[in-house]
Amino acid sequence: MRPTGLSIHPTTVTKGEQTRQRIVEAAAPIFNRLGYDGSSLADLMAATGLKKGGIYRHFASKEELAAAAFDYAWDSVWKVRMRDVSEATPGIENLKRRIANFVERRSPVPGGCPVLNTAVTAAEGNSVLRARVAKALRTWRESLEAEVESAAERGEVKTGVEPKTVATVIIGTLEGALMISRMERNTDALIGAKEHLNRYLDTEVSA
Amino acid sequence: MRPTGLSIHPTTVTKGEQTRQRIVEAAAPIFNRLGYDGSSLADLMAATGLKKGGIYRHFASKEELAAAAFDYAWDSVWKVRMRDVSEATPGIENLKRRIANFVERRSPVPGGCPVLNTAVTAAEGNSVLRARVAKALRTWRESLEAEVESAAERGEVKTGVEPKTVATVIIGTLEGALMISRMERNTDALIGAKEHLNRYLDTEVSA
Amino acid sequence: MRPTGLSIHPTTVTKGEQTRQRIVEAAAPIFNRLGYDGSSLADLMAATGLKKGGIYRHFASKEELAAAAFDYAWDSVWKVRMRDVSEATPGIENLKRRIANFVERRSPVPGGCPVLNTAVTAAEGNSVLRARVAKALRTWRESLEAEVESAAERGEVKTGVEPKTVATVIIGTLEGALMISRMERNTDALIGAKEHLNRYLDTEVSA
Amino acid sequence: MRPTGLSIHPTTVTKGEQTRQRIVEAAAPIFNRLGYDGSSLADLMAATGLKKGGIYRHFASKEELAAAAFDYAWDSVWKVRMRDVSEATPGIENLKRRIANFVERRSPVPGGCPVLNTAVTAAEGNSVLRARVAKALRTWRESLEAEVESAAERGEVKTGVEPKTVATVIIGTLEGALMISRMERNTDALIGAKEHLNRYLDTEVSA
DNA sequence: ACAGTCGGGACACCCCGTTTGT
DNA sequence: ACAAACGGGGTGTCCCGACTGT
Repeated sequence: MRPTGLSIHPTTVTKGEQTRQRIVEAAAPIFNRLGYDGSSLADLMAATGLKKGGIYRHFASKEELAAAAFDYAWDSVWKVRMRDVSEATPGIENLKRRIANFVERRSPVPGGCPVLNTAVTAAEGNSVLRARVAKALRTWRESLEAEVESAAERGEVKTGVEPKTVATVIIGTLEGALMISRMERNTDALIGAKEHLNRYLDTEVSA
Repeated sequence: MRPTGLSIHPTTVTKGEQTRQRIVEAAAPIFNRLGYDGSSLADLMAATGLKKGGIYRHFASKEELAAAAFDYAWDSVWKVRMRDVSEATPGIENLKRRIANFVERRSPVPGGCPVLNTAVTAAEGNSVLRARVAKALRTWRESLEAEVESAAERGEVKTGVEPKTVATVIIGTLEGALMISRMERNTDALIGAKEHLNRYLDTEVSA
Repeated sequence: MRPTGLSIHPTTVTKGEQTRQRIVEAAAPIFNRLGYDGSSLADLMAATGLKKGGIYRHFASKEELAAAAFDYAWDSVWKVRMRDVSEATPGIENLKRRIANFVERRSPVPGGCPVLNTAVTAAEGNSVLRARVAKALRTWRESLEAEVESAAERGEVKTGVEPKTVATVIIGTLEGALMISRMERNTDALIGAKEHLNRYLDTEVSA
Repeated sequence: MRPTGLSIHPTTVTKGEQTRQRIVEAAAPIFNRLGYDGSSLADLMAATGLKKGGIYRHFASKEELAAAAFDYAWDSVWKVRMRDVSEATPGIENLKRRIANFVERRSPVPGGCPVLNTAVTAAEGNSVLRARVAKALRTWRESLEAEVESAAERGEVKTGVEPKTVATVIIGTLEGALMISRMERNTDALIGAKEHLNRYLDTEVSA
């Protein structure tokens, strides 16, 4: 993961690192839309405006660039999905806010959810990318689990409800609906998923 | 669509058609595991035991073969998921049987659910495959809708429940859980999804 | 060369030979237009309506078919160029009639003069075709030489005029003009060549 | 058109341009001898010493390379045929010098005259090459026409003689004779053509 | 005898991801 | 940061022989 601007010496951000960042930002939509195999260096060259040499100066291989691009893409969607969430009332309402964000906000990286895309296209044969996706998925789930637990601590949650299950149901339902929506080219499935999860939280999770 | 054996002259199944079928069966796991872009003709040659000339005699292009392979893969998983279903009591129990089949039976085509895989890897840039997936998804959903409607006719279903929404929730939840299970390399998410959907059917759908 | 209908037993022309002839007639324009390398068996299949097996039954190789096709093409243009010639007055007038035929009659085999085409496209690397062309060219030249000699015997020709030179000048001028006409997509060069050769015969050859 | 070495900064001829030139020079004889269809990339690789990647860096396609190779080949034969021509006395003598050069000097590019070769092998189906040949032919003819006109201005030419016709007769006769010479593997036809054209110029063109 | 199906092995052109020199 | 070259792989097509059926 690249520095996120928290450095004490912001002037130490070299020109090279800026270029690297530019490459990553340009590459992310390519990989996200076309997949790892479907993205050629020519595509990347066109997107970045650099030649191969310019790209290979910053990344040792296509795979390394794809990994950085995934990290960037994931970071981007994460920020969008978490925006306004902390301001919501904690607990169940907070979870509903996250769900609404997922459903109502388009991916800032063209091509849809990078977790779904990369999980499928790089499930086999690309252990580097696979590990990144698995990590992102774990991060996401643990964040949801933590929210469930904090709700539980405030007595908002039925006894016997397992945070991990709730988190998994939410993620799975949202990602599955996303796949359907993309195939059907409308948002019916996503909206149905949101309403379903909200009722689920109200009737099965809430105390 | 290939002959389905209903011919009066079964001996008319030529050697060529047998070979074509062999190619399709061998190609399906390749495409399902590696994706369209990730599958090379060399992979296909190795899997089929034929040389390019032998393959291209039966398919005009890689894309045409991929389409036939998807049809075959979808047909295979469909059969597995529908096995024993008609024997289940109709209505809600029937839906539960389908869910259990999805969760408990491994895909007969290595690489997981071809709908999920193909929907993601061929979402962009391959309209032929895209159309096949969309059709398969529609078939699946309509089959579930019909079951919900038949349950409704027998009074098993709450008023106000929309069959299409139920169908979409089931498919989305299962496919999303499948993606998570694959990433986490365990079946927790799938089992969680099954239990979740069963409760959903009991509390939200059943009258 | 195939039988030309002079057989005593015309009924012995088998179906196979008819098919062979059909193939040759269909193949000749292909080879003449596209050249040997440029003509694929697929082109030949399309032109003949036969499959490869059907073609290879009659010809051991593409090269053998090309040779037969050239013979047929040459025979065709020869007939056209010699039509009405024997009826012309012998000698110089006869030569002029041949020249006019060359210039004014389109090749019965699409693609232009097979001698020029094959001489150039098969000059290297195809000794079989090369030999056929050389023979055709020799036949042509000797026929012209004979006409010059017969004119000389009647005292129509200047002393010191070599028949071979006259023949070569005629052929070369016509073929060269044909090449130019094809490039310029008009008949200027051919017509210029005819007038030039006529004057040449009048002033340089005629006694 | 490549730089001709007249630059003030000769060091600006990059390595890439040198390589490109090397490729063109090596490719020209291949295309000229074997024709466009008959020349494979393997042939070109062997001739240039480069691998496919090295060739395709400089040319987007085989056709583009063939076009450059034709231009180079034409340029080469043009230089040879025009050498010593400007030093000859202008007018009719100048034309005779050109004819002699054509007949007596072997093509600097193995395979014979690229105009004849390319005109025939690329007459159909390769509009790029076709256009180059047509242009070369036009250049050649116009150069001859200009010489005839300049002779006419000095009163060396009969009235009524059309420069275009003279040019076309010369080119056609030479190219046709070249074809015959190649088939007969001797220079008789070419020498006959030269003598014929010289007499033609003396008796039909000269005043 | 003849036509067609089938498969092979090689090769077509082109583009890939990568390394190197500058 | 690029220009240059590489070696190999991409898909697709070639011509042909052997087999199958009429």
